[in-house]
Formats: sequence, C-alpha cells, structure tokens
Amino acid sequence: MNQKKKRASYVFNSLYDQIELLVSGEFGDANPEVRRPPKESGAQFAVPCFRYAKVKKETPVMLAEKIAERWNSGLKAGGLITRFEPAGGYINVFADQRMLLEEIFKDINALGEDYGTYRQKEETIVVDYCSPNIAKPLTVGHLRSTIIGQALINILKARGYEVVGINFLSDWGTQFGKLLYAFNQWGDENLFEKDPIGHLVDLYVRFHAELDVNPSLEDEARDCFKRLEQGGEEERALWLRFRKASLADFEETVARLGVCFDYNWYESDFEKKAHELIDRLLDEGIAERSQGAVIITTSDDDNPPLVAKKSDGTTLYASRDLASAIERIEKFKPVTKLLYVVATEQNLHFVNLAKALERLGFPGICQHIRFGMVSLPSGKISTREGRVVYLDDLLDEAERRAEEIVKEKNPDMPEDKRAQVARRVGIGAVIYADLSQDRIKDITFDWSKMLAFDGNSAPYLQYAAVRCAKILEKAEPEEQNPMKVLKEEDIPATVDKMTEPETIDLLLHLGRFPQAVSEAAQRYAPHVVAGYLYELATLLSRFYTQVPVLKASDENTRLARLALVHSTGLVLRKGLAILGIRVPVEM
RNA sequence: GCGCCCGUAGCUCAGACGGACAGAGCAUCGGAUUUCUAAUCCGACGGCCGUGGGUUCGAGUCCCUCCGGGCGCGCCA
Repeated sequence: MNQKKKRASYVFNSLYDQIELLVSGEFGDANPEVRRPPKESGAQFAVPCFRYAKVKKETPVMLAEKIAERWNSGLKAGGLITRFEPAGGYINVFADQRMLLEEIFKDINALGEDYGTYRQKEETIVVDYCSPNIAKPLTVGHLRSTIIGQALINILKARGYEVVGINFLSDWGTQFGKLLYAFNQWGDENLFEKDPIGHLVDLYVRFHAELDVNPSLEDEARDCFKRLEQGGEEERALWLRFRKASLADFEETVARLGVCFDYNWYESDFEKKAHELIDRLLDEGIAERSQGAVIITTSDDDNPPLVAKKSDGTTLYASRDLASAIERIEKFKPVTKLLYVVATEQNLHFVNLAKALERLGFPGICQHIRFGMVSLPSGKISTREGRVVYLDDLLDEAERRAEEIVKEKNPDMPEDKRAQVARRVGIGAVIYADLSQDRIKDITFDWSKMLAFDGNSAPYLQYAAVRCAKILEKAEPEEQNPMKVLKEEDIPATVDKMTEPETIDLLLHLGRFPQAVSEAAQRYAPHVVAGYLYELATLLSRFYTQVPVLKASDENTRLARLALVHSTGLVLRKGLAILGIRVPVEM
C-alpha cells in the first residue's frame, strides 16, 4: 500500500551518504565536503582533499593519489562505487553507471507520483503567507508572499514535514477607523453591493485626499476606531461586513493561483490574548514599562525594542503578532519552525519577534523568510496615490497575452480548450517568473518580464511536459503506462537499451530530483526546484530532437524510451506542481 | 546618524555552506524542419564578478574601506 516503504533511500542520496561516511572515517571530519564535479570528468561526486592535505602536511595532489589508491583497494566487486580517481587534489568518485541508471528507474518505478518526496517526519512547520490588510484588493505586492509561501509549503511537505499554512489577515488598527468614518460620510450601499472592495478603496483614497485639507479627520477616525474597540455595535457590524467582503475577494483571487489557505486567522482575535500575554510578561519581568508604554527589550545596543502596548493602554500589531505566534506553537505542536513569508522591509519587526520568542523560551523558532520588494517603474507601490497594479489585473493580462500566443501557435484549437491552456500558461508564467529567481532580489515590475513565454520560463517547462504526454498518447494502448508494463526484473534489459548520451544524461538528471527537493527545503529556496526543472526540460528537449521514441529501431528500445519519457513527464509535472504551476493537456 | 539587504555579459538572472577553466535566458548574428508539436534544437558574439585592501594553498563566495541602489529605525500594520 505505502510504496514509499519499499525503498530505503534514493540512489543518489545513498551514494552521497556512502562517500560521506568514507571521508569522515578517513579524516575524522564530521561534516565532510562532497561536491558535484565538472560534467566533463564523468564522475558522479568529488571529494576535495585540500583542507586535509594541510592538516596532514602533504600536497593535495599526493594525498588524493594516496587516498584514492587505498580506497580503490578496499572496494568490493558489485558495489555502486566502481573506482576513485585522483584529479589535481580531488578524488573523483565513479559509480557503476548501469547500476545507477537501474536504481534510478527502480526508484521512479516504485514511487510513481510520490517520486522525489520523503517519508513523514514528526515535526510541524507553520507558514505565515499572503497576510494582507482587509479592505484593499491584493496587489502585485502580495503576489510574492503568496506564491513563495505556497511553494515553500509544497516543498516542505514533499520533504516530509507536517505543514500548516496560515493567512493572517490584518483587520485591526487605527486605519480601520478611517474606513468606518469614510463609509459613514460618503459610503454608498449600491456601490458597495456591486463592488465592495473597489468602493472601499475609493473611500480610502478620498479620505486621504480630504485629510489634506481637513486634518481634524484624523481625530474623527481615531474616535471611530475607539468605538469599534469598545464594542460599538454599529461600528462592529460594518467592520464585519468589510472583512467578509474582503476575504471573499482574496480567496477568489488566490484561487486563480491555485492557492487555498489551511487557516484564515484574524489579527483582531489576538487583541485579548495580547493583553493577557503582556500582563504575564510584566509579571515575569520579560516586559517592562517605559515612557508610559510597555516594551520588551530585544537588543543590547540601542536597537528599538518591541513595543507591546501603547501609552494609552492599547495593543499593537507587534504584540498581537507575538500572541498569535504563541497560539501557533500551542495549537500545532510539536512546532519546530514558524516561518513568516514577508517582504524584507519588515526585517526589524521579525528580528524583534524572534528575540521576544527567544526570551519566552523558544529560541530559533521564528524565521523571517524575507523577499525583495516589488516596485513599479514609477516608484513604490501606493494604493493611496493610485500607483498600483492589482493582482487580478496582472493575472487577466497574463491570460490575455497567453491566449494570443496560443491562437498564433495553434490556430485550430477550439476556443474552450484554448481558454484553459491560456489560463495555465499565463498564470504559470507569472508564478515562474518570480520563483525562478532568488527571493531576496528586489523586482521592478515589468509586464514583459513577468510574462515571458520563451527561454527560461514556465511555458518552456510546460511545453516539455506536454511533449512527453503527447508521445505517450500516440503509443499503443498497452504501452501508455510503460512503468506498469515494466516489471522490476525487466529494468536491467531496459537500461541496456539506453546508450545515447542524451538518453543517459536525461535519466541521470531524473535521479537528482529528490536532492533538489531536499536542498530547496533546507534553504527555503523554491528557485532550486525551478533551476532543476529548467535543466530537466533542456535535457528533454535535447533528447527529443536527437532520439526517436515511437520510431525506435526495435521494440525493447521503444519501450525503454517510452519509460524514460513517461518518467520525465512525471517529474516535470510533479516539480511544477510543487511550484504551484499546472501543465495544460496540450499547447 | 545607526541597522539590514542588493551590486556577476548590453538587459534579466544562476553560481548556498570558500575549491577544478564564472553558467543560463533575453537581445544580436549564423545554422537545423520529408522525422513523436519549431512555444524546439545546434553554433557564434559577449564578463578587471561595483572599488580598494585583507584572510587563505585557493575568494564571485569570508572580513574591512569606499562607491552606487533599495529598505528600515518605540507607541503604523
């Protein structure tokens, strides 16, 4: 039933472990360096000897030669490792290619759709992502948190963690007083009914415009929020309507990205808990009074502390976030990490949050997964100043441009099918444009960059996957799932038929998928998966142009290649799914 | 002023934990289609890795200086 149990470890992982064990045994190095050698070497892994040479007072070249010779003499016949070869201070490790290829095939064959995933760990990671303010639509600014967060969730799940995704909505604070005031002044029920969020944005913009000529509106807004805080029924009813409409709007938009939150949590629900927490921390001496406010010191030097309570006695975002962190730890235990996928501009907040949690007895649990800012060519995004690109508009444009291209490339495709293809290609392009680069980089929003359809882009990967599917579709019915036809004992004969370099390179790369997943999880870096998939698609394209599948010279070769194509399609689809990108049936 | 981040080819980016000649895409130029979808493939062009020092057998990668850009800096979220 659970096929994962059948195999202990992926072949590249066990090869790596074998080498690591050998090196640590030889040099007593607890964390030995095992790396990927240059392609031309033909080796699978390499061990640099330089640092050991220094300790042993030998030249690296001599040491590598000596160790390689010793290791070679200790090799048993029939093992995965066939020889060690000294090369300028490195020891290159060669594996039995046949055996390696067979093992990769066996791994894929045994796990199918689960290939690349790992067994369940007893650890939970909580991921905070998207987390917008209510009463404003999602902009391209929220795009990054949402898709990076979702990709990380998928990656960590694949790596075996229990993962909980939380959308933490900001629905509390003085800004909502502004909105309450504005709605009472200028609100229009009909307009709100028709387009709730659009109307709220208009009111928000109008409030700030009026504020310029009438500064006393600030006080009006504060009063409105005070009444909300004190449980004023009218205010509360209106605020709940804003919130409900906002959530509906958000969920509709993120659904287009294939995102669905495990939980929607509201900041306002932590107002009371924050008060209780602060009282406790005051008792314990972790929090202290300062200039009328309550603070938690988070640094030895003069970095600002975490302000937990204002001098008027009310809580702030920081303390509500802290209370929510405690709640996450208790509700989902055993929690090993709280990840916050939030832009780098909030760095200070998370430094403080992490330090506060450390003082509360949770060192290292809070990790800010920060990413660079998105700005527009005209400057920083600002809803108030109308300098904004809404996420829905971006996705609409993505689909529109994709549809144009489908029409051009594939004019005979019926319209309903074309729309589906355009959706997947357009949205995929947007997601991939972001996830294919390191999160930390700032992005200046650019339509043509976001919506690249060739080169290193989602459509390139999708196209590769579609080609795989199409070949299989044209095969005989009994060949369509070659892995089903293929018994474990047939695998050696199948691998026998894989002789071209394009074929071997492709299969070898398939074997590295589990490592890509693992590295991406360890580094919280979706772009590692993206980079892996791009290379895979490149290898597939090369194979595709060089090696005929359906017209292979003999039946066994044909079946072997079909199995390879099937496996490649599987991994492409799986990897893209991890990034949150779907593959269309045709393109 | 203090703190955090970024700076690699004309443009957009990979090169995590120091290691074998710095790799892609786009753009430009040239080639490939009687063959499973050319949204493809092959080739060419293109780099004092911002600057100057330091550590090291070895630095795009680590430390310091400076330059350029972004962000933040007690009672906003």
